[in-house]
Amino acid sequence: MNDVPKPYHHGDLRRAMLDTAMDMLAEDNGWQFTLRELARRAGVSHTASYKHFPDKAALLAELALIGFDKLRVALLAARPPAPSSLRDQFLEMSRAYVRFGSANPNLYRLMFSADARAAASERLKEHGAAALAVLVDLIEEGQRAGWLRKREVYEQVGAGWAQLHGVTLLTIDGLLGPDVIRSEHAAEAALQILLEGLEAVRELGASPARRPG
Amino acid sequence: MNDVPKPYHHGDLRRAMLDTAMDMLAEDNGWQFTLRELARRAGVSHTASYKHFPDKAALLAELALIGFDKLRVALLAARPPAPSSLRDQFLEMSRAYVRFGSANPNLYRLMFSADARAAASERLKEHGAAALAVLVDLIEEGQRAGWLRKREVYEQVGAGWAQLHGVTLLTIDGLLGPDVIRSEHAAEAALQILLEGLEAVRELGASPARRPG
DNA sequence: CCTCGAAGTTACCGTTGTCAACATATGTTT
DNA sequence: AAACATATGTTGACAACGGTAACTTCGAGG
Repeated sequence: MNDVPKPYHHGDLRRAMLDTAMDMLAEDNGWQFTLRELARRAGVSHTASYKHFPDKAALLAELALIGFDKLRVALLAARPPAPSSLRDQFLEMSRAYVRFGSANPNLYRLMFSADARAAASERLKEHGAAALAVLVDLIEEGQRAGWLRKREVYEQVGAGWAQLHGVTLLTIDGLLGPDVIRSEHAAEAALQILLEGLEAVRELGASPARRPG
Repeated sequence: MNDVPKPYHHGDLRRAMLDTAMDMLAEDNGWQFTLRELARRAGVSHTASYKHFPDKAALLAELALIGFDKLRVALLAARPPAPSSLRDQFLEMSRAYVRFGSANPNLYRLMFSADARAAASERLKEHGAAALAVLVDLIEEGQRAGWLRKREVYEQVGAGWAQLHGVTLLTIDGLLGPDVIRSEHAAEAALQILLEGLEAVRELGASPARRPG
């Protein structure tokens, strides 16, 4: 009946477990933490979680949903204030996207994992689409303003998302660093090159942009 | 002396286990198959694998290495015969990359997983770089021929790799289909848009293309 | 006050990855 | 040819895991 069930014994154990699990995601490798360790940290017995989640996959899926919500918030917060060009807004949002993934590598991987999808495919797509909507809006606005090439919007969204996703994951894996890709600013350059494929008119001067982080 | 040790009891059990494991990667979800099931299929006892791999992670890492080798072969095989433009070669290679990931989703994910990296980080980077070299060559040649913009080569390589990686993973996850990205040819469009960011001169197409300057 | 179901616990099950001890085959040395 | 050392494979065990079933506790509504 209640969408937000009141605490009985513990005091919203469900939330506590999600929070603790999110912490453990930040520590361990992958999402291979155990439900028993999670229960240990929450101070309950090792089967308490089954009163709130059918199984471990469901718990993981819930974390992934929260992850997409956090990503959406991070993207929205990254849009700079009014008097900035759409281009700057796009770049800031892109950097926020990559930063989110880099700061929460295990969470970001989990969000796109087969494990999470198996347990909540439909809801995951919804929350994912909600986060993506920020990018969609920006691209639609960019086309209207004549900044971006006229083209099927969702083709550009797909291209942009793929680039952000790729840059984020390669960065997480340390593959865009000077170790493999012999460039110091490979991530930033990739965003620039993406933009050059999206924009209606190219800027003069093909020199690589020098920007921190 | 021998890189390929002769069979004693079984007959190159190491190879047999790798092959069987590769098959199981194609079936199960992720790489959560069990060593015991693997041994069962290979017809040996459940601890036989420990004579050939220190632990499961090492076995997985070996699979990932093989995966990068296979990817390299697939990319090389995709370059069309002589009288084709560099652009076509690039597109064919890109499609082959995405096709490889789509055809072997679990293997592709494993190749970039934290699990595999934890067990063989250095060798993974080497084999990965070997596969990537196909892309590097093509881009260097493209710049020399004036087809691609003059720019730090590895910045373009990074941008290209990120796009291929992103498109591949989103395709695997079914997120580039008309379900989320409302376009039928999102993957192909993403490759086109990438090219438009890399090329020196834009082709005339469905949109008002303008030459720089 | 008393019942009822939600929240949490205890006991248990089958399975897993891994280790130690043992058995067997191979090819090298004497 | 006999003996040995070593690589290969097996048996048996262990703790830890995810999950189920039966039990206990506790707060809320009549």
